[in-house]
Amino acid sequence: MQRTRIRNMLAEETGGPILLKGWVRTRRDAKGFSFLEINDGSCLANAQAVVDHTPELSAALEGATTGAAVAVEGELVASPAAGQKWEVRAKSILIYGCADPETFPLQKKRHSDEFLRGIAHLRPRTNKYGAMLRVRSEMALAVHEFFRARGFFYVHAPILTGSDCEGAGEMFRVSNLEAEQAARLSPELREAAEFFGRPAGLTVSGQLEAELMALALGDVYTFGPTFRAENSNTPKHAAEFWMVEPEMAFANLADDMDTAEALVKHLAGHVLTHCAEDVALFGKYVDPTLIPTLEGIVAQPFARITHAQAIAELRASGRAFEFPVHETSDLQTEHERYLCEERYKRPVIVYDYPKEIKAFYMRLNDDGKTVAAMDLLVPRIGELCGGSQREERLDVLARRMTELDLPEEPYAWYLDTRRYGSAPHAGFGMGFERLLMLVTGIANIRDVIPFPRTPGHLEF
RNA sequence: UCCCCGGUAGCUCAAUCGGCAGAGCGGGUGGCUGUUAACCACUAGGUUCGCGGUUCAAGUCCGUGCCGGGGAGCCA
Repeated sequence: MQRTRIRNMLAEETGGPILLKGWVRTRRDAKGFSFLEINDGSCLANAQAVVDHTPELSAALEGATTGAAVAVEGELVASPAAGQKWEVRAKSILIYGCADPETFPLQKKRHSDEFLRGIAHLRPRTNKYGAMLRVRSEMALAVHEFFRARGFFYVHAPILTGSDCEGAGEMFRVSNLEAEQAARLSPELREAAEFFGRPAGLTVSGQLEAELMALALGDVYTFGPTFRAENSNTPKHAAEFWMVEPEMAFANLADDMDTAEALVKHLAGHVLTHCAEDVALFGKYVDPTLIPTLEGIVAQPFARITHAQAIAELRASGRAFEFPVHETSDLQTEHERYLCEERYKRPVIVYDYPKEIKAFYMRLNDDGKTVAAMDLLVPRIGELCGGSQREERLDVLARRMTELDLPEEPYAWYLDTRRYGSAPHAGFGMGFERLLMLVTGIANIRDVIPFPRTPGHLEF
């Protein structure tokens, strides 16, 4: 007999013979029979099995403790009690794998996120992390759905790279040499001995490569792992994370902002309609403001203000910020939160930043002082997307690189795109885990990725 | 990397001014005719993070190390 997934069982119209396979969440014993709650990961809900204390079933029940993997074969019948539509009257139970109740760390109670991080190999079996993983999968598909519907092509940027994208972050070095062996070599010999014949690293961004492909395919996006060796110890930074990076030819900053806003709206709407049960769990136990926040994101246009306007707003607020507001400085976390959570109470896109605080490839505005950059800020998290119109004018780009003391040689291929058939284009990066924090209400990035990598942590 | 806070039973936490180490949950045993984080009774369970110091006496005070969390910076 084929097993039925609990998600499908719940949608059954009629009862009948059924086989469930999953993990025991809890067992409640009464005189003469027991209730066994089973979860198979297909959805948040458990299936309730009613198990009479016959000699054979009693023997099997001994091993059916919290955490055990089991198969339950029986009859799907309407449940006489409130709480569930269906239940399974068990005829036979098979224990695939026991879970010693003395040592199995997951209990029938809520655990702290901190404790669960220490058992990241088992936490997917909890309601909260199971829900997070289902939402994560659904959101990844929704990203593809969004871009596909708009004619974007999904491109794969390399993960191993020989170029440091202008220091979007510190790179992890990649080498096949033994550390002691490498240390004995002179720099020249070492370079020659390296697998690639040159220093290599893990990508900090697929942007430069995405630009090249946008200038051929029109509209493209990358969606892959990204690595930053920054010693950041915060709830919104990880050393390994996933990033979505669209890049659009013949697009300006306004198009860029439109796309970012549409993407975030699409994803917020998608999670509400396609992950309703899991979102309800997050709304109930993780963040009571979650569902209204997501509904607001879908319904209201985002605020759009220039960096200069943002500075003016902050000054007009009369707030005593810990960090003073300055025309040529970036917004501090407290400034972002004020704008998003208090002044506008919705996502805010800040654009036209002073060129001093932004990267070399961002397009210089006609004022000669600002660049066509934008950050999409969301409540609680801060920067969700960061992007810009790219500098497509070879002479301006070269001048900016000189100003910033960047050597042209390593970027020759990048500059070539401005030499041959250059075109206006724009793009942005969206941190996928930050998006998940937004749509689940989960407050720490370490809890929206299965196995978080942060400074000092490479477990599992 | 800087600042702040914390580390006590398997988990979440309490322990007054330095004075006998505690609760709830979880586990075990027994009970209960339909439970829903079941319920009731009983029970086991401790290097109070490590090291050093002060004291008649340290979970509590001091020093130091390790680990964790929050805030900041860097950013997505």
